[in-house]
Amino acid sequence: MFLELKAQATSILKDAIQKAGLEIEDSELYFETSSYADLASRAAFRLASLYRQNPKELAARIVSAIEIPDGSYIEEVSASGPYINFHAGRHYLDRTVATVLEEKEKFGCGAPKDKILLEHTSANPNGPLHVGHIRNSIIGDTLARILRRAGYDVEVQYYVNDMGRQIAVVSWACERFELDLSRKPDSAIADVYIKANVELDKNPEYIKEIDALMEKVEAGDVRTIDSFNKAVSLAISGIKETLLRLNVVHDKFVSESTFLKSGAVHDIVERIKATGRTKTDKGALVVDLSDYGFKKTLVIQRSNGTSLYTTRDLAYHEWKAGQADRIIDIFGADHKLISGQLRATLNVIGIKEPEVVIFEFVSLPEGSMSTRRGQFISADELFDRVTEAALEQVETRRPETADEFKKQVAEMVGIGAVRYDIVRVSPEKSTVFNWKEALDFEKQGAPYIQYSHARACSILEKAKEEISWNSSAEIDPSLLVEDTEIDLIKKMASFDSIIDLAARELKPHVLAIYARELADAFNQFYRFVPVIAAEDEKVRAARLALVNCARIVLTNSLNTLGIAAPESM
RNA sequence: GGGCUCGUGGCUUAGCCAGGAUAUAGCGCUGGGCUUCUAACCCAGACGUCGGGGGUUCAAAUCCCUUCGAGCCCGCCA
Repeated sequence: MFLELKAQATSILKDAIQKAGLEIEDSELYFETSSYADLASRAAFRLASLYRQNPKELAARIVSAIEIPDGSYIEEVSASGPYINFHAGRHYLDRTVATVLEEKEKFGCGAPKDKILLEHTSANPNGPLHVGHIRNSIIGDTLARILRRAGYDVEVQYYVNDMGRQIAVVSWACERFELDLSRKPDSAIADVYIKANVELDKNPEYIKEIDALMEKVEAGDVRTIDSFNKAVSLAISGIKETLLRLNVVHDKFVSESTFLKSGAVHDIVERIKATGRTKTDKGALVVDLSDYGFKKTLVIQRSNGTSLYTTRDLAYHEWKAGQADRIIDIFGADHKLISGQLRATLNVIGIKEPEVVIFEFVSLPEGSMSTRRGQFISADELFDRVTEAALEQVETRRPETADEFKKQVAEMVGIGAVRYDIVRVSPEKSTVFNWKEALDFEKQGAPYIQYSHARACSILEKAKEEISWNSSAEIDPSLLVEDTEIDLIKKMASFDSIIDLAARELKPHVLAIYARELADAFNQFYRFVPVIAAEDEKVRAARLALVNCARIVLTNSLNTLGIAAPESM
């Protein structure tokens, strides 16, 4: 709705500027939102410097040339000093309510768009996901949901490292130490992986054994490959379990080794060689990317002839480029340099480059997390503790409810809180994990939004019982005239523009903030406007419809954030 | 040493790319509100050199330079 409002305002403003005998670039016709107006233009400032005239006078001149077409969402345009303010009218509010009721779960969806292949998480299968990894999963999964709602056809992939050095260490560790199969499989893998690394640090001569394993895999040795696969699938099964609990879904798990087996790795090395950019440096094959701003060369083949992660990743990206219009990768800050080099190399051989979303690190008070050193907080532990804390809350707040209900709510609230806490801050901020904050539900986070949703559901439920309310009954939205009602409608109306913005800029935190503001608007309405107890029957019907609208948009927001929307909590 | 990112009330954080009307919100703090649709809520208040310095501009949290602090990265790991 808001996107349409903005489009109408843009067209009205453009015509008026032209009619006033002025000219301005389309890129200057953007709006800001403020407490003064639904949309405010600063075009007069730009025109003032262009024409060397007073911006106030120009604003007045443009406003006097404004013509609002019939049926427009815009009701009034006024100049306030140099600002040109656009005010939405009743028609906009009424259409918003009607559209939400009509489109329901589709409200806020964009027109069908291109195919996007999005890769996220892709953590090495050498242990369980930790709180750093799930920042990747949550940003990636939320982005996938946002892009789908924006209209894109999104396929999500997890790239499985099943043949790197770390996996060789895992495989070696599995032969050397007993796996504790009573543990979750990824944790059992981490146990022996950590032990193996201690061993390798003590006795560096074992490194030769690791090298030998990697050479065997690269050469296609069946027994070694089989042992790698066993370890990898154990770890991946545990990782999948964690992701499932987090409500994160991948469409495909793609193994690195497929590109070696298929010959794609060999082919892409040949393609890069053909550019004349490669040379041999101490036996290794390197690419010169100095004209792309990379001072150091990129190694794409070890001196023993084996491939590296980078080489296999190049082949993976070549494959991805062939099956989608856009490729998006979610990477941690440690991948900044390598992803830049990857993009440059792909550019050199004429392959579509990925768009890379980088997020900064989550560290512990004692330093950065490391699976190798066993220094990490697993996602599983976080989920357990957070849902336990949520359960305590449900027990004190809803003691009368059944145990099964309490458990379900605790899971929805706990996992929702984790997802919201991570997605609400921009990816470029580095954070330090802290238990006290992670277990705190008092702030306006996911539970606040979920609670608003539950309240809306509760009103509708009660209305069904007491006055046999029916969601498809005809209503008159123009009876919604209270300030809090209008604020709520306007907030709901902007959902589509939030999805559009988040999708365009690949910024999921924009939606997280919106959802909180929407809940805020609903809670204020809830506090000040009686619904079931409304004095007039028609007003009551309109308000019930508004509550239903709020429920729908809250559900859509929560769904897009991958957070459960409980009907009662 | 070089590159990238961040620095906004006690804490966490939006805004910065496209400079403009009172700098966003939460936690915490002070005070108030449940016989009314779930108080995981609402209302009011205090708290800010937008890291420091310089510059550009009619106008800078936003652009440029510089400096300090934090994180990440810098070829045969991923």
